[in-house]
Amino acid sequence: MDNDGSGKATINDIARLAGVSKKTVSRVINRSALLNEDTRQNIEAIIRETGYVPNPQARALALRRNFLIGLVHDNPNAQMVLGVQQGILGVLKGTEYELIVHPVDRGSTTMVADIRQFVERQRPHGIVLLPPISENPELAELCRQLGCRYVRMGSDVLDAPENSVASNDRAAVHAAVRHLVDLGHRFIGLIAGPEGFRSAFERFEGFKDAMYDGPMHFNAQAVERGDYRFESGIAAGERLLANEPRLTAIFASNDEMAAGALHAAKRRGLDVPGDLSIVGFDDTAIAAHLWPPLTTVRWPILEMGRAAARKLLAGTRDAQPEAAGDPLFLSTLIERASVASPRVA
Amino acid sequence: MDNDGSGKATINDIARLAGVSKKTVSRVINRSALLNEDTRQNIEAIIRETGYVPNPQARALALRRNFLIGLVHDNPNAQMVLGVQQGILGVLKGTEYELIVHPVDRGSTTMVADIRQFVERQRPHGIVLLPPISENPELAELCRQLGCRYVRMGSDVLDAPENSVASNDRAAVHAAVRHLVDLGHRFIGLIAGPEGFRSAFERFEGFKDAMYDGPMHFNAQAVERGDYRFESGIAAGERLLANEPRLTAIFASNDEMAAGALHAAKRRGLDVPGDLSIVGFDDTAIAAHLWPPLTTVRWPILEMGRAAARKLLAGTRDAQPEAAGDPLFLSTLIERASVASPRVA
DNA sequence: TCTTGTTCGGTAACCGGTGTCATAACCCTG
DNA sequence: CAGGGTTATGACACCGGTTACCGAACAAGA
Repeated sequence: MDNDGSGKATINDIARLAGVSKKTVSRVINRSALLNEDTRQNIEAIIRETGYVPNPQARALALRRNFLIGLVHDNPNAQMVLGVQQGILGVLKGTEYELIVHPVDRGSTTMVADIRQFVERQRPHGIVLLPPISENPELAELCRQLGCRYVRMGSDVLDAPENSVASNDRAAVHAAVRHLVDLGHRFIGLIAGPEGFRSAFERFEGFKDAMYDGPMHFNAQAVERGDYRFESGIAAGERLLANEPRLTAIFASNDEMAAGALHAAKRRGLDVPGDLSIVGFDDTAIAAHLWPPLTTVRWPILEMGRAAARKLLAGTRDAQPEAAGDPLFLSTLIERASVASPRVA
Repeated sequence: MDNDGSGKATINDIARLAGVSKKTVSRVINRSALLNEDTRQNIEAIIRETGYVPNPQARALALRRNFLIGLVHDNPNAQMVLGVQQGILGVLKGTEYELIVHPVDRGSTTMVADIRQFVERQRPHGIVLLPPISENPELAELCRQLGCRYVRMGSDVLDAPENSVASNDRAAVHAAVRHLVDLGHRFIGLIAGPEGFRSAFERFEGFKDAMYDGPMHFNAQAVERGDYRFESGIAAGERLLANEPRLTAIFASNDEMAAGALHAAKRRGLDVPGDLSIVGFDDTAIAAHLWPPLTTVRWPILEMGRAAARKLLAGTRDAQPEAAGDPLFLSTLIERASVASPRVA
């Protein structure tokens, strides 16, 4: 008597009701091919009637593998984490998988050990690694060792296609800055992201690419570094505007710093976009809410989250099409009101 | 031979190494009282040496209870979800618990069934319910039935203290609007939240409380309803400004709508705060990034998340102090630059 | 010395699934 | 109809813990 009335039905209950062994029920659950069609239908009917659902804990124990997708990150960009999360959850909805969120301390010395313990203990089906830790090759090696699927997200393809989801930051920044040049801007400042971040590097390179295209040259004087935070954007914006009065446009490596630059401009009494055009990157919630609404590069975070989840589910019974698709997702320029042609001098 | 070298140590390995039965090791893990101090120390030493960690899947199966905290919500407010999540994760860090995020479809007819299935299958240690579904008494009943701990978050205390974490929205709005009145504002508009939301109701009541305090009266003409989204804030702001030119201040029931009102004001060429003061609610990321930075009511989301996690962990070996504390968390007015005294007429 | 009680630790079954291997029933072939 | 190859199903151990229950060792009381 496994079912005491209050508890849920177990595989034993189903087996008894169907007059078969639990192994046969197990075969039905796992869609085994070697099964008589009548038996299958009979058992499926009973499963439907009783509303039986296999116990994930028992399965996890027997299979040494859990039906969880881990989201592992040390990313301080809340918007990004949330976007990825929403993308993953959208794919997981309706499957037997659940999402488990495991943040680790940025730059902690125990970071690798922490993630190792997480994977060893939870034995998730797979994990999604967000930048910047996704750039750490040690973690990919760790996953391979532990036999855990993984997907590394980044501003560039970091691994084999089935383990990668990436955006083309460099090309996107290139296009965004060219857009400024095409409008007539010749003195364009850059607020770069912090060193050590791949995304900051890629965006910096994209900026340089655009400058080297001409007609003007790359001017290291018009570059200030921030740490991706709002306050650093204000400071960098102020330095930029103080050092180079001829500046008619600023590209900031993320929206928060762009918002900071906007504040710096307003404090100096500049009109945006009349006196100064500003372009951000990420298209987070703040971009659309600023005044003027911020022209920015939209990073398809949601789609990337979805793609990551699909890649992890590839080969399972919950697999979805296009799972093996291209790891590269294109960022696009979202034109709002913070950019205009420079005033004729 | 349980340990094949690549795999992790199991309770059997520890038992063999210590020369005791696995039950004795289990007693050490579970801090059983009836244990010889020497035995305990010996086993603990071996556990430390081998780095043994009990397998959560096996424990979950035997205990019929998982070491997971579920975050269940149908909340479209990303900032809020993320804040709560961060609070919970902060408390969970270093414990054996992990966070599992389970969103459900807003207003879906299968919502209760979905949550029931989630709880029955995962058997989480406890779940945190976010508004607006937290306001549904059916879910609390469901949790009690299934023997799952729960905490309901809300704009008001919704349940017994150990199952509640709440903010005092009504009083906070009252104070914020009084602040406007004290500065001399007499014509204050309200952008209310959508009907059916407890938070919208509480904030509306707080607004009315402040108006009835005098010296002016509550004017239903100066109330527009939004749906908590940016665009609805623009629309409501425009209606308000068109209908009542004497308006010198607007209180919006959340920051997104306040940002919308700010846009509406700028479109009409109004100076904020010179011509119009604006106050928001939530203190999300956008509030500080707007120009001018938005005066708003800070809802202590992070602290509330922490409190919820602590309440769920109360009574476990990972329990933390103040777990049983007061369910009420005070919201406070954050004064920034979007509010000033009205110009003398 | 013989109970009696307490403390400590072991044995076996169990949680609810899965893998391996055996076996019965069936079909076809010669 | 014996022999051999499939196909469908079952028996049983196992995953790594926990609980129920039982027994040994030892101290104290009769």
